[in-house]
Amino acid sequence: MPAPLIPKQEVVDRVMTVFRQHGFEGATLSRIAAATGLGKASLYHYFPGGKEDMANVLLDATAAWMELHVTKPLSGTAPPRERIAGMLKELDALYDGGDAACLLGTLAVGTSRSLFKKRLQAIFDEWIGALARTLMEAGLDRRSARERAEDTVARIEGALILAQGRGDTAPFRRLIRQLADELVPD
Amino acid sequence: MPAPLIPKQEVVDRVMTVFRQHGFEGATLSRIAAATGLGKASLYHYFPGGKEDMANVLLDATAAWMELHVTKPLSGTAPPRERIAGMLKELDALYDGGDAACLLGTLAVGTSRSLFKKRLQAIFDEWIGALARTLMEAGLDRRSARERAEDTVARIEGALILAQGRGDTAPFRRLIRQLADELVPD
DNA sequence: GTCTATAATAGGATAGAC
DNA sequence: GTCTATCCTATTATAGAC
Repeated sequence: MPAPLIPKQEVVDRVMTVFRQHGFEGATLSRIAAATGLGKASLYHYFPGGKEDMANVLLDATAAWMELHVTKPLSGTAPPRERIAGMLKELDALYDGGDAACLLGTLAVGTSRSLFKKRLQAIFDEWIGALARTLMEAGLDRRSARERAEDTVARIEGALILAQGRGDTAPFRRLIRQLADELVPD
Repeated sequence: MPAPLIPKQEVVDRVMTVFRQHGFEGATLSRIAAATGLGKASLYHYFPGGKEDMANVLLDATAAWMELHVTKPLSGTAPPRERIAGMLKELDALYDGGDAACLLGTLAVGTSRSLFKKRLQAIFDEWIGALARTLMEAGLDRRSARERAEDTVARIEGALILAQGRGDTAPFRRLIRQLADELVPD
């Protein structure tokens, strides 16, 4: 059996980049083929179900990323403030300081939303839930923790939208800094 | 000359709904024709430049809406807190309590971003600028006012993304309430 | 595992009648 | 101002050779 030109993980990574930049509808097979160096037909070897299959694999990867870089650090034994700082550092890297869009945000907007509603909901809820649990450990009551977690995720997603729409990542970077200081009450 | 089936403003409104729900790429001529009750060819009577023309008309409408419902109320003589409450009430109506997406947000995501970058930037900046000026009148220094205005717009956009992605408008509605109370320092 | 070739469809847009 | 008919292109997807 011939060796793949690039490893499967690399294919997934490049497809991820195209989807985050262009959204579901804008991620055409032509663009994806160009980004991966594969022919259009070869993409069906990796993703037999076509574009919908691709998006689901990317959502798998995102769910796994969240588990590894958000849920796990937030479930540690360090002080809540440090755990949250860890999460923020990972998010800053994922979003490249605000330059890179969020897959969840791009899929939540437009027609693709209805295709992936359940999965988007599940991943957002895991993110919010993990954050809320940590905030409760830091002393917030259940409702405040939940609300603050929801608000935090919204602020991050909004700062990314603003970065895309205005070409200015400063609000995102400032947010990451502020959250490290202010998310956990003294 | 035959009378139009529906007034031009009504056509624009319905096209707006399609773009906000489906995004630029998802707003196909078929969908737009169905939503307006016009044939595809008839749409070129209203928008000779096709889809890009449509999006620009919608951005015109959005800029005008901002001028009327954000900049103008924020430039009034009432106490800053009341002016901001006025803006928030209008935004709550525009976004239908969180159920309706933001045109700016949908255009800022995906491939359409590059087509409309300048205009998105201009409208976001007008919104942020008007809010920052009011916050300065309320006593904030220039930089704090600016940062708080940017953060506020980001929170609103993010809450809308979250509403779309999770099917839960509670964070958006809570945000509107909170901002009325907390945006202007006592 | 990757390719060329090709289908089948949908999308954006135009011409010209009424 | 709206329509039918049509065109061109891009897009997704499949078949089958290597």
